[in-house]
Amino acid sequence: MSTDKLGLLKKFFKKNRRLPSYSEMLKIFGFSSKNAVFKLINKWVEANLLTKNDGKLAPTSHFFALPLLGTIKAGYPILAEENRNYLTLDDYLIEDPTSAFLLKVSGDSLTGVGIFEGDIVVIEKKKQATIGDIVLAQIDHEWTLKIFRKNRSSRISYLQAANPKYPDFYPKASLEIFGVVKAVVRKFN
Amino acid sequence: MSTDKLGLLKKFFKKNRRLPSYSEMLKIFGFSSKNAVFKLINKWVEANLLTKNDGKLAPTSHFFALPLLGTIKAGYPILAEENRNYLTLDDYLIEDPTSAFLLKVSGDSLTGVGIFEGDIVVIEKKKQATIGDIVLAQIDHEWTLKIFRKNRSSRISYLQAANPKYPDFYPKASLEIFGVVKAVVRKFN
DNA sequence: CTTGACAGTGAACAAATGTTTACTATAATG
DNA sequence: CATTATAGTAAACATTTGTTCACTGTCAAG
Repeated sequence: MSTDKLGLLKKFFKKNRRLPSYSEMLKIFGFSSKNAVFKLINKWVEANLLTKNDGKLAPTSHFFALPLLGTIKAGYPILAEENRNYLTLDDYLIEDPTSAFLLKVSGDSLTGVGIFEGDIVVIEKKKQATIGDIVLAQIDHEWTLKIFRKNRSSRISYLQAANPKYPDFYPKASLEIFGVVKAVVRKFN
Repeated sequence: MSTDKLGLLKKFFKKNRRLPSYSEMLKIFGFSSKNAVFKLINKWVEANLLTKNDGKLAPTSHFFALPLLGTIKAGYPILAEENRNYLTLDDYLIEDPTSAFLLKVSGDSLTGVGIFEGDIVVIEKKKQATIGDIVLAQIDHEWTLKIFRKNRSSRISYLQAANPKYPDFYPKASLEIFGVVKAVVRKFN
C-alpha cells in the first residue's frame, strides 16, 4: 500500500471540499520541497486525476467518481477495465441542482413503479408535467406523490397510484403540480 | 430572480470542480472591483454557503446539498423550512468510496425488492455477506446479482431471486461473494 | 564501473492571490 | 429634508501562489 499520497489528497478534499495548495501539500505529504509536490501533481495530471485550467488545479471527474461496470448478462463476466465509465451519483441523478430537492417517501401507493416507503426521490420543481410522470402535487389541497394522467376522452387530469389497491384520484376542486420525480434512491440497511 | 450570482458560482463549480478566484469572479459576476466580490463572498460565508479555512475559500456542504423535505403523510403539507436537512446523494449512499463501485442492472430477477433493469446499484467490495443481503456473486463461475441465503437445516449457502418465476440457485461447485449491494438508484426518462 | 532515470532538496521569482482603505452613487427610512 | 445603510469603483499591498533551475543521492540496467 505504501504511504498512499493520493489517498491523503482525497481525504483532504473530502474533508475540506477543495484541493490543498502546494504549500499545504508539503505538510500533508511530508515533503520539504515544493518541487517534489510539483512533480507529483504533474504525474496525477498526466493520469487524468487532476487538471489545470488557467493554472488552477482542480480534480477531474475520475478523482471522485466511482467506476461504473457494465451489466451482467447472465453468466458473462463484468466488462473489462478498458471500457469503464466513471460516475458521480449527484451528477448522474441531478440535472439542475437549483430547482431540485429531495423528499422522503411514505406510503405504498407507488410500489408498482418500484418506489417504496423510506425511499428518497429527487424532485425537480416545475408546474407542468408530461402524462405518465410521477408528480408531487396538491390535489384538493392535499399533498401527494402519484402518477400524472389524463382521461382519454374527457381530457381531465387526474392522479393514479401505482398500486392496484388504490383507486384513481380525480380532483374535486383543484389539482396543482409542484414538481416531477426525476430519480429514486434507496439505501439498504 | 435578479441575475442570480450564486447560481453562476454553482455553475462554475459544477463545470470546473473548484471555486473561481476573485479575479475570475470579476468576470463571472460582471463586477469591475474585486472589493465587490469580496463583500459578496463574505455574505455567502455568513450564510454558511462557503467557508474560509487558512484564508482559502471552500464550499460548505450546504453549497451542493439539496434540501431533504420530510415525508408526506397523506394530506399534511411538507415540513416547514426550519427543520430541513441537507443531503448530498454521494455522501448519503456511498460510505466508503475506495471500496465501492457501481453496476448497471440487467434482468428481472430482483424486481421483488424493487430493483429493475437499468437501475444502478452501489456495491461495496467484500467477501462476506449477511443472510438477506443482495450480493454480487459468482455461482459456478457465473456472475449474478441475487439475495444471499442459507438453508436452515443444511446450512448450505445459496442464492435466491426476488422474483417468483426463478428457482433458488444452489451452487453445484462454487459460490463466491464479491460484494454487497448497499443502495439502488433509478433515473426516470 | 558507468550511465541514466528517479525522487527529492533548496532557493529564487514573476504573477496572482485575498484583503484593506478611501471614495461615490443610489435607494430607503424617518 | 437629512441620514444611514447598501452596492459598487479604484487603487495599493503584503503574502502566497505555481513554476523553474541547479543540484544531490539512490537504485537498476547494461
